[in-house]
Amino acid sequence: MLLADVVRTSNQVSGTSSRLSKVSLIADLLSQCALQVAAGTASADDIGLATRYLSGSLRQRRTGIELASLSGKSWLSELPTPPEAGVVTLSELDTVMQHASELAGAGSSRVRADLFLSLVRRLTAQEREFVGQLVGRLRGGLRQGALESVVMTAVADAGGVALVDVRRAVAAQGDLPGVAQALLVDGAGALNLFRLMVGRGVSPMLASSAKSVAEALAKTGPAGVEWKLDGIRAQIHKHGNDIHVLTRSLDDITDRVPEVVELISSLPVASAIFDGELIALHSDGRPKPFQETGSRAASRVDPKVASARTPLTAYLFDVLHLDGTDLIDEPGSVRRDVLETAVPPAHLTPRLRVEDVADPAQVDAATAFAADAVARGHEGVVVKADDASYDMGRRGAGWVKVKPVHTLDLVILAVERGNGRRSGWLSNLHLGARDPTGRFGLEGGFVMLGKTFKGLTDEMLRWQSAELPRHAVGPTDGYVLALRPEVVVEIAFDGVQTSPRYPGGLALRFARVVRHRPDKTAIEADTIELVEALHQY
DNA sequence: GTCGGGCGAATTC
DNA sequence: TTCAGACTTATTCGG
DNA sequence: CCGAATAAGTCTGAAGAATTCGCCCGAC
Repeated sequence: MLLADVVRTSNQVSGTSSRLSKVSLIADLLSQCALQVAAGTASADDIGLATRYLSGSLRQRRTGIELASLSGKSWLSELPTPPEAGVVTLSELDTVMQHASELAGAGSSRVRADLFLSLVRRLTAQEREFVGQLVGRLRGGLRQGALESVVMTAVADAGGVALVDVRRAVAAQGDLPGVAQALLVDGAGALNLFRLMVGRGVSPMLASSAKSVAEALAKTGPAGVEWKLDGIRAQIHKHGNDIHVLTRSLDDITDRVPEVVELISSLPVASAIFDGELIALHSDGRPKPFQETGSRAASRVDPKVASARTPLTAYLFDVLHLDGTDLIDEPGSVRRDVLETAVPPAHLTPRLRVEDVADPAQVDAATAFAADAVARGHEGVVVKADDASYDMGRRGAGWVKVKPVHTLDLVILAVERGNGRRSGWLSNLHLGARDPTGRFGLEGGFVMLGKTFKGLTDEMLRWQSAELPRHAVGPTDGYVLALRPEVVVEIAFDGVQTSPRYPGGLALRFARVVRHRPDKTAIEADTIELVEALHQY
């Protein structure tokens, strides 16, 4: 299969806004590819490669090709298009990409660039643009409007099977190109081979969100209400003594968390897949700031030293497989029962059962349970429906998270111009709290606490794009527009964290705009002292 | 030739 | 991680 | 019973803070 065919389809996909059309374009290409494979004019690998290179979410990892040094001279358009252009095959492209990946960090950039250029010289202008974006150093990656779910739908169509079957296969083994290839070469039966396997990462189930416990329970029906811990999601596989700890994106961090491995190896089970959360706790059981937990998960050096200094506690909340039995299709209540037979209570997330959501007393109890979790320093709760199966990789209605929200009135210190859909509008706001005593600068000044662009409707974007320039001060650098501290916004956020970047030593977590407050003046904005009071240790 | 700073990428939330 | 908006799919309603 | 209106669910693309690590480059 030629690269040109993939590029053409990619461009057609970019040119259409209808999801349905995108799907059929991609499905057509894949079907065509399958026919070529059957006829022997293409290799089976081409199906996987086509799927991979069509998926807009694909990010070429560390290609080691220094496009930055080449792109300054608009090299893409300057290269002549050779007469034999348009005949490069997908596997040729993939070979060069892989080669470049392997060389990343091991050879001079000159050699790597030459390798890449020798391929690029044989491409048409369109192919060059595609490949340039693919490598990702030019203008923020490949934007073709066909993310994985679109490609997945196309794969299902081309293979003549239901989308859920493809999704299930991909979720079980996390590899859409591999599934596509098996389906289109070997037929629908091949999907059965992509099953849950201990040791192979599974896309974790995600939670939707609700404003209150009552609202969450209304969605779930009878449920378990569990503490939501502010740690790192962990999927833990045990096969005898072979233990693997995976993150949310299925990155293997086993070597970084020896204490977790030790805990799991002590459990009296032969094989299992658990889902849970890892978190650093103070000796009194209160959680440490997320930064400490996060740094444990990110740090690769001296795991022994790190685990001694900041041990992580594992709290398990689900089990997908236990001793030969797959449990993903079992209802949540059954999985929880199984989990409790395998894991001691100290390593289970605290939980309250709600049998009858129509009973106000039970709803009140659940609300109080959530308030208690927050009082103990945790994030909130996740309400899990008794009858919810483990929907791999999906953000289903079966799990609903509830977190308390704080709000502050802050002052807009500056605003940034928007990009993409928001180009032409003023979007990202720099937020400051009032500093009446001048501890962080001049008296009556303001302390920056972070930025946000979230929560703005188109109407709000219009309003602030018209209003904010009236408060502009001094020259701009073209991107950030500095403002006199006059406009107040109401900001919602999840919490306050320590910051090495901002002058007050504090930053807001997940700040979003609730509404503009033209009725308020800057002197009525909240103070840095109030923010400090919200900072929990 | 080695050390450290700067910066970007990738990852968590 | 959050959020809004565009879109798709499922359900209900009216003639 | 069918099509239209409505509700619910999904996907995309805006970008946040903090962290660690790898790579490049300049100073010594």
